[in-house]
Amino acid sequence: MKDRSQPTRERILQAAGGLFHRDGIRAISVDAIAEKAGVTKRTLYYHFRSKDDLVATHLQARDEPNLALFKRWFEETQGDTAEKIAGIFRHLAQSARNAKWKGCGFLRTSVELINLPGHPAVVAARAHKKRVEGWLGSIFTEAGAGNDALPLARQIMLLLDGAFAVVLLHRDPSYMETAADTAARLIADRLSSAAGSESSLHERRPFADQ
Amino acid sequence: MKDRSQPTRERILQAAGGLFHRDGIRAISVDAIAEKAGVTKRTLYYHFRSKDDLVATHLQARDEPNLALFKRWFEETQGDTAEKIAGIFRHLAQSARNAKWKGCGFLRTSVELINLPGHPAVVAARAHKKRVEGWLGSIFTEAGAGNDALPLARQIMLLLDGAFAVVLLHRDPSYMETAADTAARLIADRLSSAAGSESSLHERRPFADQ
DNA sequence: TTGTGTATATTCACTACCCGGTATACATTG
DNA sequence: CAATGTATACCGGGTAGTGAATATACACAA
Repeated sequence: MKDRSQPTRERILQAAGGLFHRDGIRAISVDAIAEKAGVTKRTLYYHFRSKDDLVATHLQARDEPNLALFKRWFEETQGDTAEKIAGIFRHLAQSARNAKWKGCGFLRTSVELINLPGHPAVVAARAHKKRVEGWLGSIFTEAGAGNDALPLARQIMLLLDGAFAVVLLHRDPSYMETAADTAARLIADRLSSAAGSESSLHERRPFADQ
Repeated sequence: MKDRSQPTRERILQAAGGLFHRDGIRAISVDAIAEKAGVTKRTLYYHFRSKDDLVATHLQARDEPNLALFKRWFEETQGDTAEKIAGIFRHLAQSARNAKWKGCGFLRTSVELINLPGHPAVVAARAHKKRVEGWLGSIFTEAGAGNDALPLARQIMLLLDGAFAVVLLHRDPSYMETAADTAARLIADRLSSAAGSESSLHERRPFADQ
């Protein structure tokens, strides 16, 4: 089980990430993490001050790659801004079809640690979500949404986190497609009206629910 | 601390509800619940088979009153269907301004128990959310949304649960207002286009984001 | 080259505590 | 009596975290 190709600290972090994602933070003991990492608990405590420290470090490490993934999905999708954002949701829908998919780790962590409001992991989760929202805002600004860019980013965040929650609850990825369509429509309406009222205003977009 | 005006079982349930809501299920011990209820642990176990049973019973008991509250808020709000639904979100925004507000217990429970997918409390949470969605669907059907009623209900659920998640994460109730406006707009668009294209089609609704 | 010092990295064995749940006995009430 | 409800005291097991010793690696001096 032990894999010496990675430095110990990274192995621990990776083991923790997998277990936290699968079962949740409070359901996983540091003994379980140490065992999965092929390491004694004592060496885990050499690399991390506490379980809380491990949780926080884990979440901080996920910030960058998570945002990068969204950016990649955005760029890889063909079409206008609305379709490119919808592409993110559709990639998420694809992920959610995997039985091992367990929603958004940032959201879940902030729920699990709700009685510790200042916990560094919660702070990291908030920061991550704000970064995503900020990135969306810059996308819409570049697309010419003007003063609507920031409110629009907030709406997309509501749909994104709503879809994370609902899909996780019902284990039904089709809600992610509903979110994709809704997001695309909200964006298209804003961008077309910003560009001038002669454009493709309100050709009704059909629903693609299940 | 002991309040004999309520039967023991109800007192336990109420104590559990308060503590679960405040700190989360996994963070609360049955000792803490028993103490808050002014009862020994053994008495608690006389009335409930296990902690899991207590959690499930608690969530089942919240289903009815929660839906009733939404219905009341809907009926008490003046205006068309879109505004009445937005009224629910605005009441929620008001609740969220209280520091003790801790989001949606159904969502939170399903996150905390993610590693126990068949847990009766999770089943109850799913059922509750489906009941709310079904109620929304019937509202939109009555309002003449036709085939759009069910997809529209799904969209509102995305916004609702999204707002629960985002407001809880950032502790910023203004997202609930954004959700209110977004929901109203989605509903108004559907209902007006269903009623015929001559009506109040697309008077732009201003955003109320701070 | 050999010896010594020092910082890093790791292990085994352990503590102190808290958790869900229970055995048993006693009290109250119809 | 019989049913219901409550109390004291306890259990086995899991939890986060630690003490003390050891292994490894590299720096530098004799």
